[in-house]
Amino acid sequence: MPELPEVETITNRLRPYLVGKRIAEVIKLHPKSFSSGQLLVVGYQITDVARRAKMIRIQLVDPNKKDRIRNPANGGKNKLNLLIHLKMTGQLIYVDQNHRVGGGHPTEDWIQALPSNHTRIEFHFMDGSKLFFNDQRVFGWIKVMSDEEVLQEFSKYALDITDPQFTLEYFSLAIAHSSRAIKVLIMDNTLMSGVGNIYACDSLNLARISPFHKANDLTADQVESLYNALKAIIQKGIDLGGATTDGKYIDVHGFAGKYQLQARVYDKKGQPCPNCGEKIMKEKLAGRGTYYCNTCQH
DNA sequence: TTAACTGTTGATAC
DNA sequence: AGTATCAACAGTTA
Repeated sequence: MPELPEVETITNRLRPYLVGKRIAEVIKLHPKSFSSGQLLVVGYQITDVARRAKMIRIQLVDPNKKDRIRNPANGGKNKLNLLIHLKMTGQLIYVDQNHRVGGGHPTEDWIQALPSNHTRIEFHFMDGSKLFFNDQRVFGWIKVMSDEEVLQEFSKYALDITDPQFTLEYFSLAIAHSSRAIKVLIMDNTLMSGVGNIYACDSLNLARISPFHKANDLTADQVESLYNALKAIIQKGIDLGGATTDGKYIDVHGFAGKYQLQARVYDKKGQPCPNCGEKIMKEKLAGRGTYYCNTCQH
C-alpha cells in the first residue's frame, strides 16, 4: 500500500478537483469496501481533502441544511466525513465530466476502461465528474464518519513523521525503552505514523543503521541520524510523488510515482549499496521483506 | 505448487 | 508487561 508520501500525493492532487463538488450518487460494487452509510453523503458538498497517517479524510457539508434544518439520519449534524484507507492496493482515480483526465494523456485508454474489475466504489458528482476507488485485494475501506468519530479514529495513531511536533526529543523518547528491532519500531504507528516498508528500509540505509539493531542499544548519535534520515527520506518520497515498484500505487490520474527511480535499497537485492558499494541483502524481519547492507549498516 | 506483496489487527505463546 | 510469531483479510504474479 501507499505509505505517507503516496497518500500525501494522492491527497494533494485530489484536493483541487474535489473541493466544491457535490455528491450525486455512490455506487457500491463491493460490499466490503464501503460497509454502510453510503446513502448518507448523497447531496453533500466537499469542503476539504486532507491526509492523516495513511488515511484520507474528505470533509463534507450539507449545503441545504446549513445549521438550520436537522438531518435525523446523521444525528442532526450538517457535517460528515468520508474516511478512506487504501491499505495495500487501493487507488483513487479522478475523471472529469467527459471521463477524461486531459488531452493526450498516456493512461487515457486505461482511464476509459473504468470501472475495471477492481473498481469497488464509484462516486458520481453533480457536474458529471467521477471518483473511482479501485482495490484489487479489498483490504481498503471507505467509511462515513462524524467529526467526532474521525478524531477518535485519528487518536489511535501517533504523530505523523511530518508533524512539526515530531521532534528529535519525541522520537528519542518513543524508541528509548524498547528492545525490539529498530525497523519494527519506526513502522509502529502507535509510536509514529506514516513509515512503511519502503521508506523504513531506505531511511535505515541512509542512517547506516541495521534494521535488526535493538532500539535501546542505539547511541544518541545513531538516534539523531535516523531521525534526520526518516525526515529526509519521507520528504523525498513526497517530492517525487511516491514510489511505484509493482504498479499498484498510482496517482489520481493513473501516473506512477518517481521515488523508486532513486530508492536506496528497497527492491534492490544484489545491487550495490549507495553508501559502500557492497551487495544489498534481503531478509525477513517481523514477516516483512527487509532490504539492507550488511557491510555499512550496524 | 509455493511464496511474495508499499498495511493493520488480533490471537497466541513465551 | 513486553515481545515474537502467525494468521487473517484476498488476489495476483514470479
